[in-house]
Amino acid sequence: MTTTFERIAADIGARIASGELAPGDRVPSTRRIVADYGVAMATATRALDALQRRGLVEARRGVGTVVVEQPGRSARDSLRSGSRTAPTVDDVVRAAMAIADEEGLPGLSMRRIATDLGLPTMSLYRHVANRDELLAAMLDRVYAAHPLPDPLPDGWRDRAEACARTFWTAFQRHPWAAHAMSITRPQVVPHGVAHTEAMLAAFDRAPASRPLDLETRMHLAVTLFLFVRGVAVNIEPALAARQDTGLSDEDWMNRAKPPLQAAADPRQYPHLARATASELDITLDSLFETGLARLLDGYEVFLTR
Amino acid sequence: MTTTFERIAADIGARIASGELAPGDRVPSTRRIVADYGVAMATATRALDALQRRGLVEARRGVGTVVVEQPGRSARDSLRSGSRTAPTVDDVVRAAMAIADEEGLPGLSMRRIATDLGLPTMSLYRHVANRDELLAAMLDRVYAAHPLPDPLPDGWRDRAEACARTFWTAFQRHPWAAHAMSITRPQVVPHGVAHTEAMLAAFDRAPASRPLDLETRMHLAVTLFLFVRGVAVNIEPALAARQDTGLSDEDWMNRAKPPLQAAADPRQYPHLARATASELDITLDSLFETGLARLLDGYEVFLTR
DNA sequence: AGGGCGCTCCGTACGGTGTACGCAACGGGC
DNA sequence: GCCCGTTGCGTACACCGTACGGAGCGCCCT
Repeated sequence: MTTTFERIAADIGARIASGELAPGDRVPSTRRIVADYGVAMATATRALDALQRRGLVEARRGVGTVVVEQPGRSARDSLRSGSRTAPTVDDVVRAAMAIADEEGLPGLSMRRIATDLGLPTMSLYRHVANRDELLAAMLDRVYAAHPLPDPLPDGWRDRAEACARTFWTAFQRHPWAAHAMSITRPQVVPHGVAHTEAMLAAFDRAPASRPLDLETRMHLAVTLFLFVRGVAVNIEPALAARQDTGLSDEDWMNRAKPPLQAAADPRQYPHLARATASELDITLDSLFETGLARLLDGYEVFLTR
Repeated sequence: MTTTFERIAADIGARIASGELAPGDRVPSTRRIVADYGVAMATATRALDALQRRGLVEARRGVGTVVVEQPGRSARDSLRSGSRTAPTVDDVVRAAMAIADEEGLPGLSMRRIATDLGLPTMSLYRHVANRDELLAAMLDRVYAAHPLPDPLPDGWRDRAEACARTFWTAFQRHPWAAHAMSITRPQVVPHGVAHTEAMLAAFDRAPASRPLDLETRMHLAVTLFLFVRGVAVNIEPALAARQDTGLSDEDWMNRAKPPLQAAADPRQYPHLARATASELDITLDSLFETGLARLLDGYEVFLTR
């Protein structure tokens, strides 16, 4: 989808590229654009803004917007994000986290955040570009609130375990975080960098008979992370379901059991039948614990073999 | 939230419970309810329907709805679901799967399915109760399309691995399935029962020095499943992002790299810096392979210890 | 001093979602 | 021929993210 302001920006950008507008020339002013394209001030502003971000033009207050000398180098960017970041981004992010912690990601909407803060909905967009950026900022706070233990333990195994446990407690406190993270498209989350580094570094200390190449170490680190997250993504749905059915897990189990037992014909499915029949103490936490222990055992076999 | 028809059903249900309406009595007809409560036919029908499902009343064509002799036993239920299931549920589910396979769960909407089938949106609700039930039906088809290998291998390890691989190929073909599954609130999915059973059964054959209790075996089975799913949930986002940015993974990596490298100060984060600097061959598939091998190694240590 | 400029602020509105409910027509039993 | 339960679809609601509109502010140059 190309939006109106993107079209206008592309238009003017082409005129700069063609040489019709030379360095030092003033590009059409916001009001000029308003008249020419039949759009609103804000839209025109946004178009010029886009050109600025690309470093093609430079805004001069009270004067106009001019084509820059050599494209690509612009001090504006940091300035802008600086002034944007200053006042209340933190309030917004904090409010969003409070909602997400309580009601999960499905309950988190821009309108809801705004209501909680007593602000108009659209005013949030002065502080965050969009929902995804907000989520990234929330993740950043999670990382910041759950730093790694400072002197990390010494051996590779203790180190890896410490990293995994840090993630786990973070996910327990903020179940939505597991969902919000993406491996395949890593967001750049400042406070998360240290965690990634520590995970990677853990396997440097491995007592391998042969040296481990970077690729192998990456595999071990990422796999461990994926496991932790894989267990953690189940926390949020459990909470959500508990909340909007008003049933505790136990109540729910009791209600869900009859059809499950009905499906589990003891003749055809003996193990399942026995499993549903007995009261088992299986929680996400106990699953995390067994999985972590087994996985690291497996790493040990691999590393010392 | 209690809907209108639920309120009416509760109302009449109370009158039956109180004895005001005795077995054999006719409860208010649909049109009576329409008049009394000021609602539409369909709403009244739905209220009576709810009472039927609970087995409190029985509908007699051309006569009316009467209170049943002994509550709880009603042949209606199977009849109804039978007639509902007959015509085109399968078409709906198949169409939904085609969309989900192609565009992921976010692209799957009731309107979209209806459009593809050339049907009015609301007509879908004759075949499935709601979106969640549709998802369960889709999952069922996935299980059905990916049965376990028929003579399962003999040893516990080969068996567990076979199960894990079956899940993995299913997830690769239908990435959305990983998201749609829930452990904490297991849906009853007919064709999935066999998979669950096989997973549990695998650890029966373990050559444990001491006998394994059911709880431990459950932990091993569920943890393995959680790992596979934990890796698989990443497939869909990767596909979705590739689709709506139009970038291949490689293109995207190239675009994402500069800011990542900028964040990875080699002095502070040497491993991360080296990782981002080199071309690594890490795919979800390779992560699955290492993880599976390591985890089962870990199981082996645990089981033979 | 005044006019033009970039810019900030927030409100309105669009295109999407799932699905509750309304309305009209159908066919069977009395 | 009446009243019954039933079917089939359309309309409308409450929600979502956010693009765009329009008014007003304060800076800068002439």
